[in-house]
Amino acid sequence: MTRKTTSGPVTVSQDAPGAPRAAPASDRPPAMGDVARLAGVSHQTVSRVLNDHPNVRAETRDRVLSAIEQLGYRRNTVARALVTRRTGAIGVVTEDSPLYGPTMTLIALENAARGQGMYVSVATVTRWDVATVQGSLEHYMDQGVDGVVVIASHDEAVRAVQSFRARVPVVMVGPAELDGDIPTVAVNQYAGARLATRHLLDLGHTDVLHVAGPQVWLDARSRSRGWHDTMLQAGLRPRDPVPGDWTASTGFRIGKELVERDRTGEDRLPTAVFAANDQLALGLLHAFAESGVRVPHDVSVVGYDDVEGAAHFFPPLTTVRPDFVELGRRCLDQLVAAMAGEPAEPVLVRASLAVRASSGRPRS
Amino acid sequence: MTRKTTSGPVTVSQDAPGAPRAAPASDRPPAMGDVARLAGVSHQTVSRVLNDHPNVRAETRDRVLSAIEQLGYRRNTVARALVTRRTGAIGVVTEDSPLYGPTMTLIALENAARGQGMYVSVATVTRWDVATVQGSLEHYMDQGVDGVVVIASHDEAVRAVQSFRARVPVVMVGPAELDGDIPTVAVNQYAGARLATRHLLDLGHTDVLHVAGPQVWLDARSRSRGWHDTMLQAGLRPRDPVPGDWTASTGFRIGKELVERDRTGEDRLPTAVFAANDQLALGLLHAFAESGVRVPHDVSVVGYDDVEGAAHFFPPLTTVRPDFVELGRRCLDQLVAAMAGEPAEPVLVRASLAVRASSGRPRS
DNA sequence: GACTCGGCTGTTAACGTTCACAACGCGTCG
DNA sequence: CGACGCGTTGTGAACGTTAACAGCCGAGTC
Repeated sequence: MTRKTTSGPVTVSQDAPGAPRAAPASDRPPAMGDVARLAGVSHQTVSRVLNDHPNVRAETRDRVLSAIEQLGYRRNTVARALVTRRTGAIGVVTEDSPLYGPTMTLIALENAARGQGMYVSVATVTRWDVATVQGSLEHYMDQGVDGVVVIASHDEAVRAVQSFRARVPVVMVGPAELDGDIPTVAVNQYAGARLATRHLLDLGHTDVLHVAGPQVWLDARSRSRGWHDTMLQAGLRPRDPVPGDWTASTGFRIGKELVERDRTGEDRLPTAVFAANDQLALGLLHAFAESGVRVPHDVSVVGYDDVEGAAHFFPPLTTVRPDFVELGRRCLDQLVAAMAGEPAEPVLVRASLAVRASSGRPRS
Repeated sequence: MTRKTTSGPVTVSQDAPGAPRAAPASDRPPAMGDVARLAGVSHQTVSRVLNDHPNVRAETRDRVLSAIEQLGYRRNTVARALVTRRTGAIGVVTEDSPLYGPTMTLIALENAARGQGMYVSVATVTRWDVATVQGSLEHYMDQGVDGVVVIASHDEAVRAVQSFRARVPVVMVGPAELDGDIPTVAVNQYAGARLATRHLLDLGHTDVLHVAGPQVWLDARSRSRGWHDTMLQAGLRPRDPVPGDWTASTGFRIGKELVERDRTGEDRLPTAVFAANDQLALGLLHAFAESGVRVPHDVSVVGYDDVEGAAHFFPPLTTVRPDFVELGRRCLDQLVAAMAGEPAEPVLVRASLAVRASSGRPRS
């Protein structure tokens, strides 16, 4: 096996010219065999030391360790992965754009993964169509990851994952629960939305308008439902939600329209708006400020996500704060459980409300 | 070779009794050998087909391809990496927090990498001290990445990278240029800062205050220098910059202090402020709005980064927009060049100015 | 017709680990 | 005193790919 060069004087490690060295041939980084030779043991013993196998004599272990030290040996993860069939990598599929939630989730997930000795490979996706998502999944199958996390509650992404036969566990972050045996981790969007709406109702509002996110996102739908149910249960008949996307520009446009319709008498300005995310809320704030509509005096605004800086919007934004760190952590838990073959219970992470200056009692 | 079990009934895994199958034993995914057997060639020929080796007869190639198709064979990247000593992975070290620039850079980098058939592994870091950074680098050495990108212009991070002997190329994103042979890619922070300051001067301002970023960041220092040099070259004597960090809270506090000192007569409010990033600017806007200081009527504000939503701050923020996509792309170029052993020229990416409503002519 | 050459293919040996098993030394027990 | 068990170590064979080399065959070439 291994080094044929062992024929000849064994293991003489000296730098003097002409003498055979224990150091590896050429520039190749040292391998187990090199360590073994230097320590005067077999490569298997080195392996045992590295893997904390109990049955190694203390003295042997020390000799191996010092040989490792001396050679600057590092275990070759690739070779190890080849035989164990585990790479320790988990693949994350996320969106191309710097959305706050996904980014935070990715970071938290990475931290959690590192805590478990795993590492994270990331692939971004511009659109969530089935072909693209499955392309990413294929990529990860080739890459030999131990598991995949898809950060998306987009309908089509869900379909893509559901119809993909993966050889490793796939966890979805976003959907609260899924048919099939796909483990999920999600922020409790519904509860968060109820929290926000309840807050406005408690302040005395009765006309709480909802500016919705794109309805192809489960997240957006849950938030809409949370708002809707809360209104109904309070005995209120809500206006139809205004459809939006996740951007500030759209929030701005909608804000302008609301003001304009109020001016023309077409529709009265609501006393409060619950926006599906902070960007929409930011756009609304901008439109209102520009039109001389005072927040919260004339209209209260509540957002969702508590993005960086939301505390310094003008006025500081009342918003729902999901616990992304917890989300990332639980996400890894789900993945690890799934890898161990345990059946998965959907996990919901709670969101809290950050009350700031953008919400207040209605005027009249 | 391989299967020693060939002695005795060969590999019998059969669906219909008696008929030997080309399918692999047990549940192991099919390997080259399985494809080879099905196509009636050697595994080496399969390898040749997969690697587009020229000397394969068309008919043979087709037979192999259809065998691959039939078995759903995928090449095992790990085994391949073991023998080629290249994993196709590049490691990215970035910060724990959802800073806009690094996030954008990461995304752009990932896209560029995928375009080259490489993929990106990410490790985050809470602090940039030498031990932590080198820990991440060690991690990537173990992981066998083909190269590493460190997204940080933090002084200590730079030192950490400089004093680390890596076996693969390491590119730093942030520093404009570095001693030693470490390739760099950076936004031209200095030019961007000059652009912003020049813009304010052109509007007629003479008292442009600079709210600086943390000076342990090269980025922050370059921006400060750009502002400072531009002021001097215009024959103006700038006030001392106000030290800040990257957060909106600090911007807010500073804004409040400025207003307060104006009120007490201790120091007049400047007619314009150049903030080292958009978060600081956001905090300033908040403080000014809250204090009744009108932007840009009483004071102009310019930021840096053009974060998501900057166009809908109130008022919309004039800011310097770095080309992060270009940054990510060039970053990969640097890495690829370094992997090919080519000497690296530092790369500077240009930044442009997004002029919006937060900057205007000075009042008097 | 022998010889060479180039296209095509197969054989064997790496790559650096872990796993399964065998072997050895030594104390204990029947 | 031999059998047994246990702690410790070594040996050989995987894992699935690419690299190096050798062999075969038909077409030119002299």
